[in-house]
Amino acid sequence: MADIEANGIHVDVQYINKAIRRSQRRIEHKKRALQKTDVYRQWRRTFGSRMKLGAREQMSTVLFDVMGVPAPAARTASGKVKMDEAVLNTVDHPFVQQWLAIEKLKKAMSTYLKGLLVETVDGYMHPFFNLHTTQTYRSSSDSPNFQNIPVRDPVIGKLIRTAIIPRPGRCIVESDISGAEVRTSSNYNKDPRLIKYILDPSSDMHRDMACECYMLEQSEVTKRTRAAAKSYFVFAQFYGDWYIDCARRLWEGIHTDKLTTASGVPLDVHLRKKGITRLGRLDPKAEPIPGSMEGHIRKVERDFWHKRFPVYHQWKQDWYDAYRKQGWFETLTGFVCSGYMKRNEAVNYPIQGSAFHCLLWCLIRLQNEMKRRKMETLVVGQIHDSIVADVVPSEMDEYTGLVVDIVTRQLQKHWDWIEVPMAIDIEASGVDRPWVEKKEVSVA
DNA sequence: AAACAGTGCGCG
DNA sequence: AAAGCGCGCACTGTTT
Repeated sequence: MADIEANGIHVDVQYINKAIRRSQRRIEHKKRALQKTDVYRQWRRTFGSRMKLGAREQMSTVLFDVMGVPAPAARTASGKVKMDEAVLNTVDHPFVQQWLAIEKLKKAMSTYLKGLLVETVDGYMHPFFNLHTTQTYRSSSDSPNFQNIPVRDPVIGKLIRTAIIPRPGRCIVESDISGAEVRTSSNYNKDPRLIKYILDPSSDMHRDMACECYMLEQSEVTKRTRAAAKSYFVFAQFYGDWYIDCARRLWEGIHTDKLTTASGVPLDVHLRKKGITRLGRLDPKAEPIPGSMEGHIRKVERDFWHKRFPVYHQWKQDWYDAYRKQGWFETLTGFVCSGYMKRNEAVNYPIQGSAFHCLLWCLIRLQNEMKRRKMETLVVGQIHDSIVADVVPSEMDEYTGLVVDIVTRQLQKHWDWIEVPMAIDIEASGVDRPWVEKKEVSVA
């Protein structure tokens, strides 16, 4: 980690400065449109010079108390109206959507464009990669945090990742351990059904759960629907979520993610034909209403743990019971977690920690080997299950070959508890091209 | 002015 | 009985 920190990563300072000016203009432009609205005038009247456009509490007062817009039910820990993006998307008022768009840009501007710039000296920034800060024995990163640079939103991702570039004449190469935590979990729980899903390339757990959750034939599952099932159901369940929240997110996802069947039928229309006509009351104490998503997902959840992954289910119980008896546990990579933990924490920490330790072992091995071979390629960052490097083009094949060998073969030889090996996915930018342009490269 | 709590949001 | 896990950073509003 110290070597990586010393190497540092190249930043296109000229681009950032331009992007800051451009984004500033865009924010001002959007603000001027807001200033013409009733809500804005009312806000100014209520708070006068104390008015701050970023103050969600003020906006809550203006919208729900002063103007009488119906308030959503969700509350924060301290009892105020919850004002995050998910809740505000349920507020039926044009002002709110314009305001959210401004906040999104402001986030990109302050945390990322300006945040990266202040940490950059002579064109390079040197993020810290800490190994001593987390509950789980993962790493963390700060000043700047290199582990949360935008990527999911394509527009914001491009705005920020265009600023991150290779050293002159090089490429940025990102090597990602695919399904690191699922594979690691299978080395704890040894569920044969889960292992089959991982090892059999013709099977697809997320597609199968999309079929269950949205009552679809395999051929009707689109990429988006698969992605929704993956994040709103499969991963949520693996980390300990429950049917009430899964049902809500799967249901809302139909609209926010514009989910349809492969033949173009909106999934709410499709579900209605299958007899699911509403979300349900989402009351865990009451029996779900017949024909509700809530009742349907409760059944899918039961089936998921009792029929599909019973061994994983049993492991969770046994692991938690053992922790409660002892007050601590040791991970497969030899780290001890102790102190008070909730059930979900106790079963998630070992997986998260050991998955990272697989990456860490590979990273150390990689850097030692590159030094031994006197290679010029430099590792410049790490994001929990991926390695970012500044690769000299003449060393590209050697570098990717080395990474593949270490991750898919050497790692398994080193730790005898690895029954399910790791797999890898490598993406690279062109020479002198920014991180945002990374594309899949095929490796042997 | 500095410190702190609360909230929200970016990533894996 | 409980009800996704882990982080760091910016901003607001209040207290020291």
